[in-house]
Order: sequence, then C-alpha cells, then structure tokens
Amino acid sequence: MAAAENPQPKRDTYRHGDLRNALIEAALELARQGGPEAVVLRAATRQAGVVPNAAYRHFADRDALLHAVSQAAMAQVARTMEAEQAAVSPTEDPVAGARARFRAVGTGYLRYAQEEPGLFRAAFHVPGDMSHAADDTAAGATGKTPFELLGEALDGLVDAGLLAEDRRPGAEFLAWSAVHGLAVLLIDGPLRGLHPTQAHDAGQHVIDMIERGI
Amino acid sequence: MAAAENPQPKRDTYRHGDLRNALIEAALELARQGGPEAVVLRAATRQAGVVPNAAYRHFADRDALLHAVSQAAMAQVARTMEAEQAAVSPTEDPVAGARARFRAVGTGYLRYAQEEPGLFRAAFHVPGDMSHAADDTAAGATGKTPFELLGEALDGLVDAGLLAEDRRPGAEFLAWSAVHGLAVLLIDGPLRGLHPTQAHDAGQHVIDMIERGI
DNA sequence: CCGCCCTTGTGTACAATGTCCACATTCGCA
DNA sequence: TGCGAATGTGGACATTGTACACAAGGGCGG
Repeated sequence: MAAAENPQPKRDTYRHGDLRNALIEAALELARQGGPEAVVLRAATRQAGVVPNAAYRHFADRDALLHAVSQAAMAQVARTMEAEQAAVSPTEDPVAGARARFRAVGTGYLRYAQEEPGLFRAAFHVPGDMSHAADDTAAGATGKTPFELLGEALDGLVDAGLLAEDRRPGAEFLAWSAVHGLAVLLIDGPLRGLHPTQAHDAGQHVIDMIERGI
Repeated sequence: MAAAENPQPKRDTYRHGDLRNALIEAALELARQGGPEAVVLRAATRQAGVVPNAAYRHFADRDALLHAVSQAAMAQVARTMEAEQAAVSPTEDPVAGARARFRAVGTGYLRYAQEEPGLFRAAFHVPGDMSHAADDTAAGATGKTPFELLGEALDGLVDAGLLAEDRRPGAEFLAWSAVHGLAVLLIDGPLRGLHPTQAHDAGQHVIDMIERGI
C-alpha cells in the first residue's frame, strides 16, 4: 500500500472547492478528541490536504476557526436537547408535558456533555468574547439555540402553573448555572468517570433541585 | 537608566536559592492576568532571572507548574471563603449562624471568581486529572480545602435543623454545581461584565435556589 | 471567445514555545 | 578535604501561529 494516507488524498484541482467546511470538519474531529486546545490549525489544514496558510483565506486566525467549532458544537447541544424533548411520551397531560419538556432540556444538555466532552468543552471555550451564544449558527434543527430552548421550556412551566410568574425573570440563569456546573463536575471535576447511570441520576437530582428552588 | 529591567535583577550567586517558589509566584502572576493558558514556562523563568531549562529541576513539565498554580489558587479560594465566614456577625442565634456560614461559603467562592477570574480559571483548569482538589496544598488558613469547607457548612445546616438528614448525602455536589456554574457564567459566559452589585445579587439568588432546592 | 482580475492556494520565513541532552557550578556531607 | 548529588547553563530541535510575496485559475466584461 502507499505511504500513510492519513492526510486527505491529494486533490487534483487547484481549488479545494469546500475548504472552509473541510477545515471546520477536521477541527471538529480534533476537538472531539482532546477539546479546544487540541484544535491546531496546521493539523486541520493537513487533514484537508492543503498548506497551512490556506486556512487564512477562510478564517482570520486560529481563534476564528475555534469559534466556528464552538458554534457547531453549540448547535449539536441544541439538537441533543431537541431529541430529548422529542422522546417524551406525547400522551401526557399538559402540565406534566411542560414539566417533562423542561427536564428534557437539562437532561439533553448533560447527556451531550457526557457523550462528547471534548466538543462540549469546545462549545463553551471562550476566546475573549462569548456573546455569540445566541447566533443562529448555534441553533439546532428547530432554529433555536440552547438558551432559547431553555427559555421556552421555562415559559412552558409558567403557562402550566408550575412556576410563579414573578419567579420567571432570570430563571434561565439559575437553571443554567446548576446544570452547567454539574456538567463541569462530570467532565473534569471530582465526578469524572462516574458510571453513566449514576451520572444520569446526579443529573436528575440537580434538575430536582432546580425545580424546587427556582 | 539601565536597559529594561523587567526581568529580575541578575543574581550574583549561581544558585537561585528559592527558584521553585519564584517560579510559582511568577506563574501565579501570569495566571492572574490571562488565565491558565497565559502561564508560559519561559516567561516564568525569565521573570525569575533564570534560563528556561532551570525550571525542569523543580517541575516535570509545564503541566506540573500549572498544577502548582492551580493548588495555590485553590487555597486562595478557601481563604476567601474563610474570610467571608469570619465576617458574619457572631451575635446571631445558632440556626441563623449555620445558615449564614453556609451562604458565606458560596458568597466567598463567587467573590473570588469575580475578583480573580484568571486565577479562578487556573484553579479549575484540569490537566487530565483533577482528583487533587482535596490535597492539603489546596487548603486555606484553617487547613481546609474549599470542598471541606462546603461539607462542614452543610453539616452545620443539618445540625441546625435546616436540612433534613436524608438530603445531606451528595448535597455538596448540588451546591457546588449551582455556584460553580454561576461563576462560569459570570466570568466568561453571558453574564460577564455584569456590574459587581448585580453579580452579587445573582449570586444570592443562586444561593437562595440552593437553600430551597437542596 | 478572449483577456483580465479577484479569489484561493503555495512557498518561504520568522519568532515563540516546550522539551531534550550534555556540560558547568556549587552545596553539603563523609 | 574532596566527592557526589543538586541545581543552573548552553545549545539544539520540532511544532505552532502567522506574515508577505507569488502562482493558478475561475468567472465576468467586452
């Protein structure tokens, strides 16, 4: 066989055709195994079968590439949340439904953090400015970002009478704090390596606390 | 004047005398402004007035130095917690006292995160393994780590009858999750740049949630 | 259909960084 | 007093991000 063909087979056309996405794809794979710090520009270009500097035609610098990865990962978080919501049995009464859809938001978030820790960390890796959490590039299939999904779920709780209206403002930050904190504990805190089942239980406990204390 | 004397004045003795601590000190300063990724080995040795390789006589590699920084920062977290606890007016009745000492743990944690974001991030920067959070190098003035302080405060809540005994197990992770999550939101999440007063309020809200939901 | 130009990819180069190896200096103990 | 272990030095190397000038060629105006 030919020499190590890890790098993409040499392309014949001078133009790559879809370099930007190829770089994002490669960077995503790097982030998947190794987190944000594993996203190295030269490795991505290597994988795309292109010289390092070619990346600069599509990204201002490494941070820009990392930002694209972050947005993509955030979108995957949203999709995981949506999937979790879609999985709740649809035959329940409205108030139970609202509650289940709220919990699904947190459960999906935590599930993604455990299934893709590298990408999760990349999603929330902050290169100085993370005010883009609401960009549409961070949206899932329904076009909503994780934060929007959380907000809607909270609105659902209010509509169902499960949350007093005067408690609604700022509630996303209470919920987000608790769930994100647990995610960090599970990924690389003292709870790392917890058995998935136990981790799931811990997640449910935290969500219990949120429902009670919000 | 002589050329830029930013680097430590040349020492006359061949031995430095206290290089290990000098490196940690320098690295702490680097982390203070710029977080863990700003801790660069060569910069630290430069500051200590020593050749880069000298560091390897005291630290296996950059990660080892970073670990020392992390432990030192963790200890500062503990001290901030202790200071906050010491500040609660001591004339209150026992149950109010237990409650105040519990809240002080979270308040101190959040205060440190805001006052020293770089060091805070360094404290929880995980180089693959963070099971050292209970090492005595991470302890504060009373010789207790942040987690131990939290645990004691929770025990205090139980003793005071503010927390049912069957809710005690695992409670540290609920509390830690919520507070740490908020810290992250405040440092480099969507809540970054919040006015200190508002940030403090947000912290109290989160602690309210914990008390209610734990 | 042709030629030009703007976009995209290439080559070369440089400064920084972490880390390795061999060597120099010195402290402290036998 | 002398010798070995600890500590600091010098030089070297691979890897990384990034700048600058150049090449290739696709698409549009004429």
